[in-house]
Formats: sequence, structure tokens, C-alpha cells
Amino acid sequence: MPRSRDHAAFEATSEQIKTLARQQMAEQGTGAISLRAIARSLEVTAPALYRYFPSLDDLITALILDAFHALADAVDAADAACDPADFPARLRAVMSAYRQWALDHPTDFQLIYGNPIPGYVAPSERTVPAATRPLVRITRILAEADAAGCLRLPDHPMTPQMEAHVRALLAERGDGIDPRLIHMMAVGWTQAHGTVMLELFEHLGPAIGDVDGFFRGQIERLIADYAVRAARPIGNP
Amino acid sequence: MPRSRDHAAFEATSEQIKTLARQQMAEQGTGAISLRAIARSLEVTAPALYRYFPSLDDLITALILDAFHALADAVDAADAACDPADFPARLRAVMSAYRQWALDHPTDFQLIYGNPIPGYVAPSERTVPAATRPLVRITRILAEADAAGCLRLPDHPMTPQMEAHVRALLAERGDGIDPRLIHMMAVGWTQAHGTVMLELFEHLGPAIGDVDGFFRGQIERLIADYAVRAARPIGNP
DNA sequence: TGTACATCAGTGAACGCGCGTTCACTGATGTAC
DNA sequence: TGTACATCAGTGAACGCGCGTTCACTGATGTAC
Repeated sequence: MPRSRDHAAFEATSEQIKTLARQQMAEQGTGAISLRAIARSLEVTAPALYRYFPSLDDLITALILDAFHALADAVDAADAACDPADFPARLRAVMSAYRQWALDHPTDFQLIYGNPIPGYVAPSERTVPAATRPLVRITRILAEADAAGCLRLPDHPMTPQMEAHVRALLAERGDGIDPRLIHMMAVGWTQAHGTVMLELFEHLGPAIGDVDGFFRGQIERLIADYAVRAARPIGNP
Repeated sequence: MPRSRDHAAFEATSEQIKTLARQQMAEQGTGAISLRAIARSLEVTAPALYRYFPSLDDLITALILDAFHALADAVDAADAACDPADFPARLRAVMSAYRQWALDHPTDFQLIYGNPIPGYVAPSERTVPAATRPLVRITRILAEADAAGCLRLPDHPMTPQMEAHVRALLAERGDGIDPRLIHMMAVGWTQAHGTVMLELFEHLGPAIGDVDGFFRGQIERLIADYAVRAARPIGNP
């Protein structure tokens, strides 16, 4: 509702509010986002923020959407930087980007993948599409590798129930890929996610020392398991 | 400090307080534990609770220790119920117990493996030994299988840095097992943990439908990768 | 068996704090004539 | 160029709430003689 010429200022202030909210999360945890504290940092009274977000929950929703999209953008960018035919490199890039984004933005990662915030209910029709983006990316790489005959689909990885579910899901989206690719994506995703989560909360580092190397090993094991290979010989650029 | 004969009553009330705290967590999230709310449920004034826990942080610490030990007990019990020579069965039992405990006690699981509680700092000298128990169990199964010649140690899974770290850790504990066993444990743990975390927050179910079957598949893949087998033929009991 | 005493679980008032949200308002700024 | 007006960001007071923690206290209960 702001005057059209004020849109830029309005957007800038909205961004500022979100930035301060992120700072608060970083310092105090995801549960500690508070309109009054943001107002204090902005040197403004608390009711002023209601011009920009109709309620605290709307601010949180905005932060969650931003975070999902930022993660997905990082993953997409990592993929885009690769030779499209070098499927192993693309998987490495994409999974490393997932982990790196989490390490660079630990509280945003907690916001989207960690404990729910007491009392907050996410509007799933808005969050689900954003949350799905990174998975779609991984799946697409696998699908392209499959189409190029550059990976080995496992023989019996899925239960009938899982296969039926995934088939229905793909049909709904008008996507004709092999359901087993979704299974492969889930294997990679859960592995990466588990490592990142445990690393983030200091459970893994103390146990194995070199999480970086461990994570790289996990990716290579995945690539080897599915015999993912490049579509044509890849030179060093 | 209570009179010796009142110890039982004292313990009973302490347990009651913790139980109510767990109920609160289940309803409102881990950040919502509140002494005043517990007092309300107990139909007692808030200061009364200070007889049992010197502060809110001490109550949280008690809950965390209980949770780690309950998880470890569940894992240990699952192992104990197996034929000790049937290493694949033991791994299946132990990893399933880890997941099942998380599903049965989602908020306790979040308390120990999820977002930190704002302002709370865990006394690591008390939590770390409790947190390590499940990992020690998995590692022991692998070590026993290795000693019986019932698994295949991978050739080059560890980076030099990881190996040095793990060697130091084992030496410190006076444990003579092969460092690669720790790596294997970490692979299994991170896989299971990632699946459980994503399942718990409703990210995995919508994607693959049958998390149960998916998880079982992950365990079998792990057993196959390391060629874990029983020490002698195992009959159906 | 009866009485004086020590223990201690729980009370009630208070301190000082922070929170989200509402409402009627002020006053600067850009707009239309 | 000058004036009347509409817009709207931000204010200040208030509502009603919840929180952890302290303190001096009451009163029941079990203990020791």
C-alpha cells in the first residue's frame, strides 16, 4: 500500500528488519526473534514494524522463504558453474554447496530444518515449493545422467509402497523420470543432511576430526555406488 | 539435603517435575520449558520447584542427560536381545532402535540433537559421556565383527587428518581397535541421523512415502557395503 | 506414651524483566491544482 | 510558483500476558529424649 515511489524505501526497510532478525537468531537462537528487539536495534518503536510485517509470524515466514530460496540459489549456482556433461562434478558441487551454505548460515539452516518455533505454523503452500527446490536440482542432475546412460539404476531399492507413492508424485507433476532416481536423491540427501546436522551441533567434529574429508568421502561413495560418470571425456579447464 | 527417609518422595517429585517438563516440550517445543508452567500443572507455587532444581538450567541439564541415557538404553537393549554372533542382526536392531526412540520421543530427540535452547549452556563434561554411549555401542558391534573376521574394512576411506584424530582419540581411551571402524560407525550414524531428522520434521515422508522401508534399505546397503556377516550359521529361534 | 524440637516442603509477595499487539495521534513529504 | 490536501511512516501510551528468581514465612511431620 505504500505510494509507488516509496516502494524502494519500503523494500529496503523490510530487508533491514530481516537482516536484524537474522542477527538476533545468530546470537540467541531461532526462538529468540523478537519484534521489540528488532525495533530497538533499528532505533524505532515496536509498532512501527507493523507497517512492514502484519505480525511476527509473517516476519518468520519471510525469513524461512528467504532461507529456502538462498539455499536453493546456492545449490543452483554451484551446478550452473559445472560442465553440464560432467555429472560426477555436478553432484559434488551441488552437495558441497548444500553443506557450505549450512555452515555459512547455521541459524538460517536451523530455521528451515531444525526445531519448529513454538507457536509458529508455517503456511506450507508457500514453504513447500521453496523447500523442494534443492531436491529438484539433485534429481534433475540424476535424471540427466540417467538419460545420457551415465549411471546405474539399482535393482531393488524401493518398497512397493515407496514406488507407488513416488510414481503418483511424479505423475502429478507431469514428470516422466524413473522413480528410482527419487530414491537415489533421497539417499544422497539424507546422508548429506545427517552429516551437516551433526556437524552443525558439534557432535561429529569431536568424533572424527575431519568432517570436510568425511563429507567428500560420502559423496565419492555415492557416486561410486551408482556408477555415475561423465557423458564424455572431461578435460581440465 | 532432604532427610534420608524422604529420599524416595524427593526423587518421586523430581521425576514428576521432569515428566511435566517433557509434556510441555511435546506440546510447545523445546524452548517452551517453563518453571512457572510446571508449577501450575503440579498445583504448586513456582518457588517450590527450587527445592528440587536449583535453576531452570539444571532442570534442562537433567532432561538432556535423561534423554541421552534413555536413547542409549534403548539402543543397548536392542543389541542385548540379539544373538551376539549375528552381527548383521545386531546392526539392524541398534540402528532401528535409534530411529524408533527418536520417533517415540520426538521432543527429547530435538532436545539433545536439535537447536540449542537460547541462553542455555550444556555442561559438556556431563553430557558428552552420555551422548557418546550409542556411538560406542555401534562401534563395539563393528569391532567384534572385525575381530571375528566378519566384515570387510574398506581400503582408503579416511583422510590422514581424520586417521590421526581418531588414533589419538582411541589411544586416549586405551582402545586398540582399528580406526577405520570409527569411520564406518560415522557413516552409519550420519545416514541414520539424517533420515531421522528429516522424517521428524516432515521433510522426508512427503518425498518418498515409505520412510520405514527406506530406512531398512539404508541399513541393508550399509551391511552389504561392509560385507558384514554372522560369525556362524544362525537359525530361526 | 508424651513433649520439645529440628527439619524442610511449600507459600505469598515482590522484583525486574520482556513480549506481541491495538489505537488514536503527529508531522513530514510528496501531489494536484 | 504557491497553496491545500492526502498519504503514511513512525510515536507513545496502554493492555494483558508470561517469565526466573529472592526472601522471609508457615505449618506439618518425623525425631530424640
